[in-house]
Amino acid sequence: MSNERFDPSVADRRWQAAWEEARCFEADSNSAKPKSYVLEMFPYPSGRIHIGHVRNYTMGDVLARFRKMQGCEVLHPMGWDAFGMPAENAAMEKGVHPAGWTYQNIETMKGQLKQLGFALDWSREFATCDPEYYGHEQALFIDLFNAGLVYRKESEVNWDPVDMTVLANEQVIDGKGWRSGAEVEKRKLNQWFLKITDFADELLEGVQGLEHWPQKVRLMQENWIGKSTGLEFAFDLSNGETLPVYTTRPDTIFGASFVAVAADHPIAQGVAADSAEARDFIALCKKGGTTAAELETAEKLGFDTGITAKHPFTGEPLPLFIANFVLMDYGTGAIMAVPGHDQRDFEFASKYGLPIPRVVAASTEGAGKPFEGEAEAGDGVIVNSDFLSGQEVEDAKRDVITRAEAGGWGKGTTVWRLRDWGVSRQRYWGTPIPFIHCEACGVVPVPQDQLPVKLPEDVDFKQPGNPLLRHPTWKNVACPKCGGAAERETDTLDTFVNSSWYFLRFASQPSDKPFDAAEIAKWLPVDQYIGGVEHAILHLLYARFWTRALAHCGKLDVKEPFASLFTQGMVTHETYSRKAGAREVYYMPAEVDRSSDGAVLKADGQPVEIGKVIKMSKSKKNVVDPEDIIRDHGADAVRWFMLSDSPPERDLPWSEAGIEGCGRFVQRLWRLFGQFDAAASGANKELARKTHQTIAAVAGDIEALAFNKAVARLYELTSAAEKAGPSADRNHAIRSILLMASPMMPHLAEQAWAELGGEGLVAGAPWPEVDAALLVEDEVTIAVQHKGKLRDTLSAPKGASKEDLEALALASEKVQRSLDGAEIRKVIVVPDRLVNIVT
RNA sequence: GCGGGCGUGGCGGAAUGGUAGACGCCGGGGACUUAAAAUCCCCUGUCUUUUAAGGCGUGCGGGUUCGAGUCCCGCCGCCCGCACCA
Repeated sequence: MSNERFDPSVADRRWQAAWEEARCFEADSNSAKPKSYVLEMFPYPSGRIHIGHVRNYTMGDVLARFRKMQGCEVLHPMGWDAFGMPAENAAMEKGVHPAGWTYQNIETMKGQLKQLGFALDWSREFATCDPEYYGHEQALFIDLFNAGLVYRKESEVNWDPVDMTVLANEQVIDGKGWRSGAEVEKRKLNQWFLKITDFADELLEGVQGLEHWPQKVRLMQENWIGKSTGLEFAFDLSNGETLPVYTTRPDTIFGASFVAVAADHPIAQGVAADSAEARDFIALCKKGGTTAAELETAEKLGFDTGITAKHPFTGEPLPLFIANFVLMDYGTGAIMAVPGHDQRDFEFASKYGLPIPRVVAASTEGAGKPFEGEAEAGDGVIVNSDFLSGQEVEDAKRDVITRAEAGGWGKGTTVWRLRDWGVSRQRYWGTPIPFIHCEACGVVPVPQDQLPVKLPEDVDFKQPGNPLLRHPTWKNVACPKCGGAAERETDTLDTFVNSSWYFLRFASQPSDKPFDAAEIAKWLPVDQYIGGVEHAILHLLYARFWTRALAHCGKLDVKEPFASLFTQGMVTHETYSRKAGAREVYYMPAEVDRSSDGAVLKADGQPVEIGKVIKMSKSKKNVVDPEDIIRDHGADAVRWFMLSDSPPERDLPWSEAGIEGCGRFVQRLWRLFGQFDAAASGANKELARKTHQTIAAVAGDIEALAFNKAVARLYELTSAAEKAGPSADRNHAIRSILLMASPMMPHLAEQAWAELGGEGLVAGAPWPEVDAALLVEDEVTIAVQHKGKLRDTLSAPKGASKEDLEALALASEKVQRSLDGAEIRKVIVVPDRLVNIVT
């Protein structure tokens, strides 16, 4: 083996080419080996890879390579979430076509990913903007339509009158369009919806089975679905109308002291029709801010309508308010207010001097206990409530529901926070919704043989609005049913639809249909899904829904697509800035010289302020470009850094010193591999034991995605091997380190493997075997404690008896000194671990 | 407000209730070298102290235990998510 330094700039490219040549990462769906599907969330082709991608994909890559070494047939694919707004924005700003811009970005980013040496099956690559992919998506959408899971409904949207487009909620900032700055209007448009609410119960219950998902994500999904059960019933109003309300606390019905409706409730609108005061109040409600801070401090406000509602049991008239804290889009938009046992109602009643009756108490004796400044929402026993008094809360709920149902004035209901999924987007760069509007036949799906409905290419982005809508010919088609003149749907699908089934297409990609059920059964579910926590709700919920919906249509036999989910932390870096008047000017780490006592700008040698360590972002310029660091340190050092130190679920602070350390370790390993001595013989039992212990531990760490621990163990074994003299056991240690490091530093490993005369590629080599007999020590270190403190450590044969250990401990001079003749009351002996002497 | 997570050296972090600080980074000292780079060795929680030895130490206060970073109770602080969801 040569004495030269390992040169990544040569080796990286050489082995990347070798892997490609050998096609060793292409998955065989017909393999008899156990399967492993490792998937990282596919990227949006924004232009360049960022460091977050590097971390995400490195983790998946290590797992994929490790599984392959363990004998699995691994599916580890990559593709592009390629539809979306940035392409259209680029089209508007730079006059480039979204397709050209997108495919150009894909080419760049694919090249960058290849530079990192990821073990990806590029033969399965696709972009969601490929007509083939979105054509299959259109077919699936029609399947869902035929299954009754797609419908159209008039619904309110955020409309930007300047850009003539619909905005997502997060694109509306302070009531203005994020791009145009124009005041956003509420408009009613016909929109396409997917009936995700049909699956609300299934999706909620399914969460219980997702044992290998982070608890946090499971909770977020549960909260998002938001199931609640209660009673829906109607009040008779003094004006002759009836008012349906929903409550989760029917047990507290005798504690109701008023009724309230949302500002945009029909009742409120009716009142406003002949009351200027009511109109003013409603306007005031609508003006209220919606930010977290505003809501938290917002005062409860109400407007007494003068109408009263008749209590269903007592017949008492309850005043009806319009209240700013009642939401129109939850439940019925109206509530029965029980101030004693709901904090919001309590605040409202206190402000307007309404009665606050107690109907729940800790015990029946507490019926007269006053409230202490806040509502009591907890459990207890019902009081002051006629026939309910004395019952437990849960029993009383059932009792009231039963009576309401028997009396025909109400019924037990389940209410969900989850809404149907609006998938219409009035944009160009998305999957065209495959429907045709015919005056005679209504809404007609595009026939299978006419799919895909392709996007027209000759579009102009100079004018605002949806280019599909103003395209001169694209939308004009013959109705598939009657043949008459008809128009295409010009809305495109939400890009979340694209990412709701891409993992299926990766697993199976016949040309004549979206996927093959048998092939899906071979690969799904994804064994390990890795991505950012920012997709904890929407993407993951939609993907779960699509999988279930397709199963419902008989298209496949999987219910949960992702068996195990891992959400990795962000890559962070400190910021560098200077004040320029009122503004803060930021500098990139590459522009700054950082030493232990400060940082100066390279350009002028003057100091810059060092800010907090935060997520890398373009706006703060605290970014490093993956291509730069690969060029400077090599792919393996970059990969190693991504895995070292920080636990993968936590944030990883990028540091120049850290990456340099990784580069040094690459060279250190290279030198160690060079010391492999085929002629060496003889044993080194201690090193052999450490080697086998390390193999077992590192395998466990990678399984658990605890890469930082695996890295630490490899450092340790490396040090031990460096210190040892030549022996057969040392050769085995070196070879094992090479194999264990190969998923993490594949280029270095291949180069060394080749030089050491290894068979084939190390990428195809098996994980080293563990000799279980060598895992156990025959000599163990025993800690001796006295008064709870460590006094001495001594070595003893493994499995020594308690008596022997006790005798050994008492024989220690240090222990005797600590005991100082005190009377020994008790000796605790934990075999192979410690002796604790109590005096 | 509700829910979840986390507090360990200068820093990132290890530690089935059993030797706290593995491993890495930074820093200090030394070797090699004409010099540098590269590499190697040693030190590196804190206090008393020449050494030796010992005291104190895992956000704070209690508790359980022979023994607590780890378990329990009560605080404090930080981070994330959700939010007037009836």
